[in-house]
Amino acid sequence: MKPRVAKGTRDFSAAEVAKRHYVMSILRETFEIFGYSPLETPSFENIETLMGKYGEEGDRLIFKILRSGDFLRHASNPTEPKASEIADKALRYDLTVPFARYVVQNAGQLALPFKRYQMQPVWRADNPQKGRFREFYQCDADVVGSKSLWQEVELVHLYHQAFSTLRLPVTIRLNNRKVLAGIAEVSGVGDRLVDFTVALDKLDKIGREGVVAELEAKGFTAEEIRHLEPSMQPFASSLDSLAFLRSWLASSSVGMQGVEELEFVLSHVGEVSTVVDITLARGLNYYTGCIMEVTANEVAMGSVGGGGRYDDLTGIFGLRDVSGVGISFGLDRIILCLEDLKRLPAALTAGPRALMFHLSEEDGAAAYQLTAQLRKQGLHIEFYPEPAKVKKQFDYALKREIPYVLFYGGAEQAEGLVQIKNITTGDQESVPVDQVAARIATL
RNA sequence: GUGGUUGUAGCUCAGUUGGUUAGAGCGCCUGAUUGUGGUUCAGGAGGUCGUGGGUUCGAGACCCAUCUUCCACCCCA
Repeated sequence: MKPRVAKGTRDFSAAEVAKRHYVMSILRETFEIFGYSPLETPSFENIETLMGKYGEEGDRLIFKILRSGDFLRHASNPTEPKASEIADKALRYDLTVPFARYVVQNAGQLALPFKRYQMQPVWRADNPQKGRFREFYQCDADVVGSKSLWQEVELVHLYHQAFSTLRLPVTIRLNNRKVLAGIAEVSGVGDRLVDFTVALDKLDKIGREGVVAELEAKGFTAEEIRHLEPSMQPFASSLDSLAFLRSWLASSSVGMQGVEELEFVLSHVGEVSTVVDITLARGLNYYTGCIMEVTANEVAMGSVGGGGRYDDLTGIFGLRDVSGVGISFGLDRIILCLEDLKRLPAALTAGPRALMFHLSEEDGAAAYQLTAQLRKQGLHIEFYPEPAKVKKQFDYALKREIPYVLFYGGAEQAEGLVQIKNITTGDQESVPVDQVAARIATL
């Protein structure tokens, strides 16, 4: 059989790991600057912790783990066993539900508001396609236990600061679930909010006709669609959108509340580049207030982040009235953007600085000894294991992009000198053995 | 889950209406060149043609199944 990674998964080479670490270290630093603490949860949970939390589609996409041993012993019909009978654990599907589980499980001990960030892989049994995998990292920051809209303001600033540090200019699009509910209410389709928002969310992708067609297909009447149509118009600015919503949604208390929340956030984010976009919907299963999505300004990549407020997340685990709000960074897409724009630092790889040549059997021991000494001085150096042809050792250094090669054979050993050669320029110099590490550090 | 698509050497790919022993470029190994490379030249290794069935005198090619790749839908990051 041919060795290959499982469907929808990836290996990360040294160069790719370096890029991921670079972005993640900036995210980690930013999270901690804003007062978020790290949390890690297990890669799998009890299956009932996850099932039913992501809607009917979600359950299908959860990776279920077979019971150990004779997994069929609990099946009522062994020839056609039910998933719930033969699987008792499941792989983490996102970071938010395990976080909610953690909060409820430790409700007594946590100081509220509780702010945590989490960067771990999640798994989905989805069909892979462009930019979509069955194993991928989520980088989330959430705060629970505070209804204050200052949290939303803070998260906008967190987004801004993280992307500024990454040198990736972005626009943060804002909306509020209550505004969407208000629109549905004043249009007389309050009972079909999800169908409406799922269609509206596609406006930028399939256009106005496309949205209307989808609404028709979902059973909306012509009159209902006519009522909803103002939501599909373009607005010149955030202020225009809000002014329009103010008059349109005047009869809906929930709608007006949404408008006021948006106004509050908008008035406190300062210079940060935000725009109100009432077609923005996002994950409808639990968001209840503000929702936000981040897009890169200079490259068409879809969203590089998103989040929102969920008033009842811990409710699914029996803890009522704990409001949460959180954001997520799309690690893979951020890296793709930075690659496109050539904004990744040039020297990310952490390979060795030097390669000690192994020139002959007799000289090997002394060369290795010097290598060990240089390592104690902190030099990242590799010792070529065989006394191979010099050409071969050069080729190896080139391929591994090791910048300096060291010659320490019989002649050098007699004089107590080391030849340091720059592999790209070809420059070569002799340096006393006790100065080698210091010399390479200055090169 | 639905529809389409892909799979031939380590990599990128040729391979005629089904017909001897399946090719190229790059890479790899050896030598020219016993401690100063990237070039050049000569030689060499490497393939159960994704897998399993089937059609046929004969299958890399045709049919079925399955896995995989990529794309779209659903949904989502």
